[in-house]
Amino acid sequence: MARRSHPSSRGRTISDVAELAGVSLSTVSRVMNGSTTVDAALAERVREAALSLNYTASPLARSLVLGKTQTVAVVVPDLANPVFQGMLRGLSSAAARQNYHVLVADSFENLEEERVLAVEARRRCDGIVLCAPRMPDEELTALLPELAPVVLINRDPSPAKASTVSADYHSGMQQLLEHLYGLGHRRIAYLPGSAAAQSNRKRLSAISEFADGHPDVMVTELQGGVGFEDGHAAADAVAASDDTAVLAFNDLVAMGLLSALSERGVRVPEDVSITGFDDIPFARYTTPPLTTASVPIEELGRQAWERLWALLNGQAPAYNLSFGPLVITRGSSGPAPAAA
Amino acid sequence: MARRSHPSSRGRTISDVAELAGVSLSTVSRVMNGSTTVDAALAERVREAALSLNYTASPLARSLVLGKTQTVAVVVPDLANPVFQGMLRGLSSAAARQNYHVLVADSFENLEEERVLAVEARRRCDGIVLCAPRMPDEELTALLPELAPVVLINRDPSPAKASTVSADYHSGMQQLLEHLYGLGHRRIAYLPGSAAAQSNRKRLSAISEFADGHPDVMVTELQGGVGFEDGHAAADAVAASDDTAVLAFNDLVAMGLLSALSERGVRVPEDVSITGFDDIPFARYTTPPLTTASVPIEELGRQAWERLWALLNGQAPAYNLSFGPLVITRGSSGPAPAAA
DNA sequence: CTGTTAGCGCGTTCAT
DNA sequence: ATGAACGCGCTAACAG
Repeated sequence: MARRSHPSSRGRTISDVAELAGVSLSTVSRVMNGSTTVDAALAERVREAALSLNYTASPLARSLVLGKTQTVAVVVPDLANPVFQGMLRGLSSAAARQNYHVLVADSFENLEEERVLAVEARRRCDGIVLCAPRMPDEELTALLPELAPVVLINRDPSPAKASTVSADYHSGMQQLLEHLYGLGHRRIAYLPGSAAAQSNRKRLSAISEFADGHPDVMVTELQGGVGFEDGHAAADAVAASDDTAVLAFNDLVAMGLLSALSERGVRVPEDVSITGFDDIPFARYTTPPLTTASVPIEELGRQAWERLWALLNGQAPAYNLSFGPLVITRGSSGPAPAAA
Repeated sequence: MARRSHPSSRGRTISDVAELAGVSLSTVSRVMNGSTTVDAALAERVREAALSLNYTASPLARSLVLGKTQTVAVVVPDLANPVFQGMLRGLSSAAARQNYHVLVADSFENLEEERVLAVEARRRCDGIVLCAPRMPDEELTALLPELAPVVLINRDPSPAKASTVSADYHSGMQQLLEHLYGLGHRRIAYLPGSAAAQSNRKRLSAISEFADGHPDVMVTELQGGVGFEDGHAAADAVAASDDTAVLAFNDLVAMGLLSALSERGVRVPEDVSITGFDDIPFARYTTPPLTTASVPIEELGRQAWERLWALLNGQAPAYNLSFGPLVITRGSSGPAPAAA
């Protein structure tokens, strides 16, 4: 009798309900979608039937006919990075509030795959949030029409006129430099991130700008990276230099450096000051707590969702958004030590 | 002429391709799906047409007719927790390798919503990985048939016969206790997690078991929690007690405690030893580095995927898996100080 | 080997 | 207010 042996209620279709309630498919559809033009008694019968069959309309079929999936894609370069985790979290929470689902794709920094990954993810969704800091401008621009509606994170809106949400890395770095300068630091090391990343270029431009305006300070670029290990590995170079402060590309690098320095008995901030970037949740719990340029990571995700949502509803694109980081002064930065 | 004003190639259907290539829909379908029973010349024409139209079959339509979405859902209680992040990462990477997509849902520890969240997510996918440490056994058991195929993470397989992958928190805690005991600690504090979580109950049972076997040690339960702040807040109680070691529920709590203790000038491990749990990536970069019970977090995700994949392919459920944590001894634990 | 037909499960015109 | 018929885009029987 039963079409399936499963005890579960899955596989029930709209016509099962229609049959049980003794009405037509359309009536069931109307009731399920809250159409008011249905006789109250009939509607009740349908609801009961649906309930007893534990019926819910197939999202798949609805998606196909309605032309919308109630799902958005998020592509990030590295899910292991707290910044993207926070972004995803903010986005996912905001989307969920409006009954949207989130398809997540980690490109694992794989530049070649990133493009097809994004396109594939996008095809199963209504829109996409793309976080691809290292994708070349031209490639991105070419990709954009295929992805629309799309919101970019941490990319200049310049090349293509796309909706973007970003953090102002230039401003953040500038403030960090001023902070260190104010503490008397004149010899500063910078641990750069990936050369291809826009956010690194922004930091660099802030540095050279600052250096131009302050002939008395000297900023040296050391070997950097984006993770703990990179910061850890930079410790020797830092210790060997006569820099009194180091700007790490991000909090992860700063934490790795902090840890390695502590192992070597180098005191922070007495011997050397260290600053991070992003203000990930861990930053305030390091020893000493990390001075950093705070970026509203989750808010970035939320705003990306807001913009995507507007796009999905055919609204005019909102103004692009850029958050100016806030320097949070904690224990890892202090007055420059007197010259040796 | 064009049906849409969009310059994009989206909206192209299989019949557009068929028309352009001068063949029927089925032929296009066959070519796109790599059926070998198609004339080489025709196939080439179809491929060209598809390429020139930038055509790709709609995943939605395929899903509907094939009865599979190539997508799996992952439900976690808190995306901000590095443990679930790692799990998601391992899972997502493994799934991606087999061309599966991942729909992620964060329940934000909301017990009421968790159930509907899981069901809704599941309906858009082929299967689901459920990470719901606090959901009551009965509720979970009732939910299971509706979710199948499903893989559970960190749940006892006992109540329902479901596929599970987990870490052995009992064993981990036991090893941690032995580690501390070997170091001479006899008064130990435990900072518990959520009382409802199975992983907390496992730790507790390991503790009472150990206490039973070692009348000379005394384990006291203090106010705990699951995040930084909770560990941070526990510092006063820890400092006020005469315990020489503290077992934090997880690494996050341990880090919060470490940080607060350091602020108070309490030395770790000279004055008090601290252990975490999970071995999140940050654990080795704290000051001092954290002794912890290491759980192969990403591997947990990978294995969950393997099991789900087997289920999806109708294979017999694999043996359930439990990883025995490994104690990683780092700087935060040391010999018990001589009694005051 | 190819084309025609019938669904997948649903929403939505059309008539009634 | 309700039902019949069509179509969303595609795959898989079935014919030829």
